[in-house]
Amino acid sequence: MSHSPNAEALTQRLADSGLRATPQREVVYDVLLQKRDHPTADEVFARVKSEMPTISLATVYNCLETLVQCDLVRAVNFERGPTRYCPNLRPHAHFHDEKTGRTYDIELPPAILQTVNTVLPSGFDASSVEITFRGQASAKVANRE
Amino acid sequence: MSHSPNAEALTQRLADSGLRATPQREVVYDVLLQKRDHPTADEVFARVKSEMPTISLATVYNCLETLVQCDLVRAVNFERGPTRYCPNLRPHAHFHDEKTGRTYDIELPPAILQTVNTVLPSGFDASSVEITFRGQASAKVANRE
DNA sequence: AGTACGAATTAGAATAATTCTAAGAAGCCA
DNA sequence: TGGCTTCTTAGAATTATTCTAATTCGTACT
Ligand SMILES: [Mn+2]
Ligand SMILES: [Mn+2]
Ligand SMILES: [Zn+2]
Ligand SMILES: [Zn+2]
Repeated sequence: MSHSPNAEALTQRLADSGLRATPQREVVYDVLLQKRDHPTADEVFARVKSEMPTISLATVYNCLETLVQCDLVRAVNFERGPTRYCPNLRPHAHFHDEKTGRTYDIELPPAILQTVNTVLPSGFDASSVEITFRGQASAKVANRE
Repeated sequence: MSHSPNAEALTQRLADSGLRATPQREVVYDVLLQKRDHPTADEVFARVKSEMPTISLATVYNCLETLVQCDLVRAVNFERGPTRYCPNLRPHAHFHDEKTGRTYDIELPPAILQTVNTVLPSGFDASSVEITFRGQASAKVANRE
């Protein structure tokens, strides 16, 4: 059938949480995988509408939250800007380009994460760490996309 | 005369930016220094009102923004919660306790910051890094305050 | 196939934090 | 003191997100 290649993994993860793989959830997830530029909910909405013109913004928010809950997508925040969504599940930091507003994934070797955790005094038990860079990316990097 | 001990540094920093040291700015800054628990604007407003009952919330927001601009205070965000304010100017990470909602400062040795910066591929020029832990702090830590 | 019933979607209202607007008060200096 | 600029203030506006309540959908019996 006309399943996208990722529908299977999605269906599985949703089922694990007792949820259904609906067309809306599939198209939202596909959109995130197709252009991994950390879009906002509004941007996802715009992209999804071209494939499914009847979808509502509320549903996009619902689907995104569901995907985050199932650990298929990460929600990413910079200051008080709108939440952005990232389907990269590997441990990674984010680099926010102040000039362009673009967001880049920065892979994080496990050794670095371990090192970072050494700063925690005893009594602090961290379940997650988030590392965010802010600065400027060169044109070369921007074109690499 | 009845200057708080920090009024001097504040006045200097403000003057450096061509701004005045007003009573509102002084009391907002004092409140931040007196209880370094990363209060929100609303919390700052409540604390300031007891000293200066006529101050407005808009002014608290204005003062906080001014202090951030002058690099006397850091704005700290967790997910989409209200912005919190921190007068600790040393390089530090934040630990957000998921159970209590409390925020702790985690000192960051310069060596760690350098190590973290090594994850950036060439072409990425970071002007700042932010490290945020999420997890649980022990009762011992909570009492240490 | 038809019915029941929880899950999911939808449009629009509501909310929360923050920013904006416009008017007045205060500070500074000639 | 007058003139100019900065600062404060109340309230309106904005923005992103969540909530509400009504439909629609999907699945599981019968
Ligand atoms: Mn930006
Ligand atoms: Mn929390
Ligand atoms: Zn990412
Ligand atoms: Zn802090």
